[in-house]
Amino acid sequence: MPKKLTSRDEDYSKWYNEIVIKADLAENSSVRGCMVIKPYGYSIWEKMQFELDQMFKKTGHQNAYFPLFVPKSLFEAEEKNAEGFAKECAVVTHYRLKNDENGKLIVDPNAKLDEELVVRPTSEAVIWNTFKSWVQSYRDLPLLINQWANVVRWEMRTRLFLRTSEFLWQEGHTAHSTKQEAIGEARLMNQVYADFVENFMAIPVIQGVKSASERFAGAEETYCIEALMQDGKALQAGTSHFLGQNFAKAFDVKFTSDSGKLDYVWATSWGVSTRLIGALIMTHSDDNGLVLPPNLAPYQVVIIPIYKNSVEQKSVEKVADKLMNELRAHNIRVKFDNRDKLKPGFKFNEYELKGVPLRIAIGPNDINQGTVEIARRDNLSKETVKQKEVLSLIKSRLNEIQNTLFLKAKKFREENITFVDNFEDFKKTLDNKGGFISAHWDGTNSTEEAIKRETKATIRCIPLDTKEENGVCIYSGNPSNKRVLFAKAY
RNA sequence: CGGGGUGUAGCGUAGCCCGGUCAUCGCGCCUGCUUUGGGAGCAGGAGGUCGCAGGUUCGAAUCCUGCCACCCCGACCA
Repeated sequence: MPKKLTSRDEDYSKWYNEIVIKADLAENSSVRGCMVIKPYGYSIWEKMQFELDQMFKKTGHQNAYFPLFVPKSLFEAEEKNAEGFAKECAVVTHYRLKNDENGKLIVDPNAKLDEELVVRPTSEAVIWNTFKSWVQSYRDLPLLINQWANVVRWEMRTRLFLRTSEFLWQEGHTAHSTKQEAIGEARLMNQVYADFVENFMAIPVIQGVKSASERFAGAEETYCIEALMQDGKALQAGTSHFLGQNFAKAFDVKFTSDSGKLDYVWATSWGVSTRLIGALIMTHSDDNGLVLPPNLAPYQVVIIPIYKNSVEQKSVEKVADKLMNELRAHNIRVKFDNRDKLKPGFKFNEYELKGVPLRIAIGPNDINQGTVEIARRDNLSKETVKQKEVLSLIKSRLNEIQNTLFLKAKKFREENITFVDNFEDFKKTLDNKGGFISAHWDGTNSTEEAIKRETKATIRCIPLDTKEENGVCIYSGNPSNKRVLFAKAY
């Protein structure tokens, strides 16, 4: 294991990659643009899945599973959606290989599919094709479905967790009898995402709606949660879309209302992905490695024994075992690292790299004095405490760490929202400080495009809690009635 | 798809201009002894089609040609 991580100041993306790899979260796969999520990284995802799933179920959703392959004719049924994803689709064209005259495997030209199958970049098409047969009456609505799945998007440039060719996510797809109800659903799920990301991941987010050009292909409104990373770039952490009747019309999903009228259903879709793990890394990590919020950490506490000989080892292990069982009985996730032949110092560094929130060290001195040493990952502080007090102290320290991480990230975020009233300041802020820039925008596509072309900054969102105020667009000088958030983004 | 770069042990690398004990070094791995409260020390050991295929040459990791892969920048990216 290398001694030190690259500092963030040197090269942010290198620093990020090193944490992903050295903290044992994931690695690049030999398959183009894909990643291998290692057990430790996957356990974080499992925990996220578990918590999100609880939240989805509490809001009345059910899980289901739909096919990986989308026949091209289905895929293109909703034109805007198809057009939006067309440039990044993997397509299955054949169903068989054969040996050529040299004994090498080739694609059998006789095994060409009549209709190509698109590997889902998102599942609206297959799901709405199915919804058609599930919905006849208003009594079948609302239909609230979620799917945990993988999707494939053939991105030009990939990056571990943030933009891989294949990624894991959940996608919710719902159908409603009224427009109002569907909009309510889209907003509710955006709120669920915000709650999850803030409470479990300790990442503060801004809820907002996307500008027309940043909207999901086929949506009428896209809600989102936007987070700010430590290098001052924004990351879209989750989206929730109000789809209007676009998919219902494309897939002919109609229902009979309680008044006997036939109408198309109203739809939403929403998703978060393994990208959230990337957000976690870029929000909390420091130059010693990953920092995990206790609510997500696979191990919240690691116990490290210290001893010089087998006699000491035995007495230390006895105390450690007892402590581990006590903590586990209180649903604290504990690992006792009793690997021999590795020095304690090595283990200290290893678990810091992996972001374990609390470390307990027990050595001969502690045995004599009835104490243990507790070290926090977030601020690297240590304290020696009586063994009897460990349980209650661990509980409160875990809470403290969770809260501290959130408040620290929030403070950083607040300090990096800059209000700007002209284009010169806008450019200066982008170059010198980064972060979110709150500025007036005239609401036109052309202005948004021009700003993007000149500065690479995009409109991240129009925050939901934005107050109306009179102003002029920083670029065009035309009147504007509210500020929007700009940033360079991942 | 344009521009640039890189392929040498599990990982990271030196060597390439100037062809000839050049296959280097570090990490990791294995064995033994000593260590163990912040990334251990010493000794010994295993591990390589120098990306692939041709060519030039007495001789190629090194020069030439073609191919492949990966990385960075751009384009692209809900």
